[in-house]
Amino acid sequence: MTSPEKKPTQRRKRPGGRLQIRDVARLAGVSAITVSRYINNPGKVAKDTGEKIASAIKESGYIPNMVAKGLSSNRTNVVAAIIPTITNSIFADLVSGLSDGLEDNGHRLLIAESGYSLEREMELIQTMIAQRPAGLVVTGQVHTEHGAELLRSIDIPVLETFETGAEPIDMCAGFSNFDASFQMVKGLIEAGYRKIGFVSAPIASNDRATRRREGYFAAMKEAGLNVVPGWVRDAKFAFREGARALGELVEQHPELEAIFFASDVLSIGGVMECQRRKIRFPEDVGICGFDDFELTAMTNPPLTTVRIPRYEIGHKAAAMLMARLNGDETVERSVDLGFEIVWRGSTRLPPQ
Amino acid sequence: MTSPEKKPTQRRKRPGGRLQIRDVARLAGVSAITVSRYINNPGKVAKDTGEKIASAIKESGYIPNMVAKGLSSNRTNVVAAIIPTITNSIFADLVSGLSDGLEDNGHRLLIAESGYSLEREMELIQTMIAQRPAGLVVTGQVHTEHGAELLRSIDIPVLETFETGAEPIDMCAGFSNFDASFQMVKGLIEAGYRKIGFVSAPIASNDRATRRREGYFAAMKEAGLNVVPGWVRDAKFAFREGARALGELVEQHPELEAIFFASDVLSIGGVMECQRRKIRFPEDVGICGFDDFELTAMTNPPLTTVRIPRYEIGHKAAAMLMARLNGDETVERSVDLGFEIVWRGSTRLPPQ
DNA sequence: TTGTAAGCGTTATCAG
DNA sequence: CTGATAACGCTTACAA
Repeated sequence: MTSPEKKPTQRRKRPGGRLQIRDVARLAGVSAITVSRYINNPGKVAKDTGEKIASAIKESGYIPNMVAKGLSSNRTNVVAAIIPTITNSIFADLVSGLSDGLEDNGHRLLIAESGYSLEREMELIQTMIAQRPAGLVVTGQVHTEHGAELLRSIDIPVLETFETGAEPIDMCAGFSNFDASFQMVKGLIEAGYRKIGFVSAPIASNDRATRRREGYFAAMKEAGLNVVPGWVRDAKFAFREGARALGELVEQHPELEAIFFASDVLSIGGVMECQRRKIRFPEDVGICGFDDFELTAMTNPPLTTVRIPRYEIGHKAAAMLMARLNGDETVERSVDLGFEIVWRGSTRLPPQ
Repeated sequence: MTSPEKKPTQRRKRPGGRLQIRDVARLAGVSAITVSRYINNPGKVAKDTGEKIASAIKESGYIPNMVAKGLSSNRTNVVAAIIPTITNSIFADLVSGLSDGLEDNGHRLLIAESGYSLEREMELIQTMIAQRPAGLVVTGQVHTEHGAELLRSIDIPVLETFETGAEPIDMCAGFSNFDASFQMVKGLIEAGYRKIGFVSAPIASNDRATRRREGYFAAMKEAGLNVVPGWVRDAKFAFREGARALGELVEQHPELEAIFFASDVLSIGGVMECQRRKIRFPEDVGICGFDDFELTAMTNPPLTTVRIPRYEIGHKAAAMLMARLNGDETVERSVDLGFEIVWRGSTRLPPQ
């Protein structure tokens, strides 16, 4: 009966497949493209047509397919972020700021953790590129050679966070870790401290930690103060490690008058260890940190620290990305959100 | 000269467009589909063909387009997670476990924060569905009616985390917040405490907090102990709020013998306030928490708390999702990862 | 083992 | 303001 001459490939069956734009179009009595226009820019559609489409969408419960949209328009609504670890609350704050800023612009956030490894970061850059994100956020300004190459070669906005010292690959938002650390140490010196210890995260694969350490050395040098090698150490990112570092420093270097922990995870661990050992601060040794965690204001006495705008960095990063995606080519390339030295009772105060 | 009869739509120009699979195919001297096969399942391609393709990929630096793949295969490699806030470290740990488990299976993680609002969660479920994720992870087992409807209607695995009390919509991984709280309070009672205060996060839109509060009431009731309304309060998720709650409780209810903070953010805030007020624990009042943050083991004395497997929940959730996506229909629907009461020096200990 | 053709659900392009 | 058509880059279905 039928002509079996051409047997075209069968239409793929997608059982339980979702509603498509064409279903909405049929319901509204218009073409698919008109529905698409309405969704993306209601103003481009006549008012009553728009109303018909709106009610068709509502009745049917249509949820657009952003995968198809992404392929067709060559532009997804996803921004990818690569951070060292989400369990360090400074990055959780960053992600929160990013997320808020992106959501407000209809974008989603894809995250991945590099574990403080630049090699891993490079691999993640590749897997993220495969997702064709609208923008890419990374941490710090140092990457593997190939990672940097990839970042330079992609045609989407790239934003480096948490450090502003170097020329950005594309854009950056953060602050000067060098200056922050330098100012903290300079303040300690002005407060009368001379023998100052320094504890930070391991500097390998971590330009922020590296810059903070450099800031410490520079401030000591500027003041003509000698640094004994044993005064400077690193500790992995954990409260316990801060405690251990404090214990070692006070035992091996009882001459130290103050200890600067370049992370509040470490400083709070140090404070806990002081309490355990009945070491008084600032009387026996001055203690200060970096980050300004909520807890640093609640220790007894509260901790002197460097306040850094983590949430704001994320939020600003989102804004910069969104501006660029909206075609604004005047976006600043390097944004310094600054920092603030917060003097509290865990150290002596500088004059004035 | 040329016949201008049919002018087909011009091929869309994508300046700076990335390499495509067909470019690799040309380089390797095979067809696109063969390259596709090699990428997705190298075993399905002859060995020497595979080698040619591998070197073509390497030379060209080809990075696949997962958007096109997603559309074509009707299956993305993205898992979406909706959590209350990433700044609460229990969710950061969850996300970390999830992320690790997903990365190991070539999947990426899309996250969004609901801010502890079920309404917002429902909106996010919609926007997440628009991304056509391979799986969806949500927090808790209570959702808005429409949210639950959406979760039931989608054809992807859905996983509810952090609570196992109810029948899951699809799957769940967590523990019993009721039991954990009940056991903690029961232990306190066995340790001799009778007048026990309770501080938790606001229970609105938070079934985990609700269940913990119910566990407290149930344990008190079972022991025949009366609960004075003023003994029970809530505090927003912040160290400062835990401190405030402790201050109010000891002032307004000096009869309290112990205070159970159903979150270690609150318990640590409480400990800080004790130190400030020179309130000794466990001598003046017993203090215990919930979560087992790293810091709870470092206070002086260390805090009694409930250890919950946050990272493991995320990791198990990823494993369950991946198993289902691999076609394993035997995956358990409800996985209880348990909890552990950790007795430390901040409370008297139960006998034995 | 490899290839051809069609199609995934949307939008760019061009025409009316 | 609206529509027809092809195209996005890949994979499924089928054939060889």
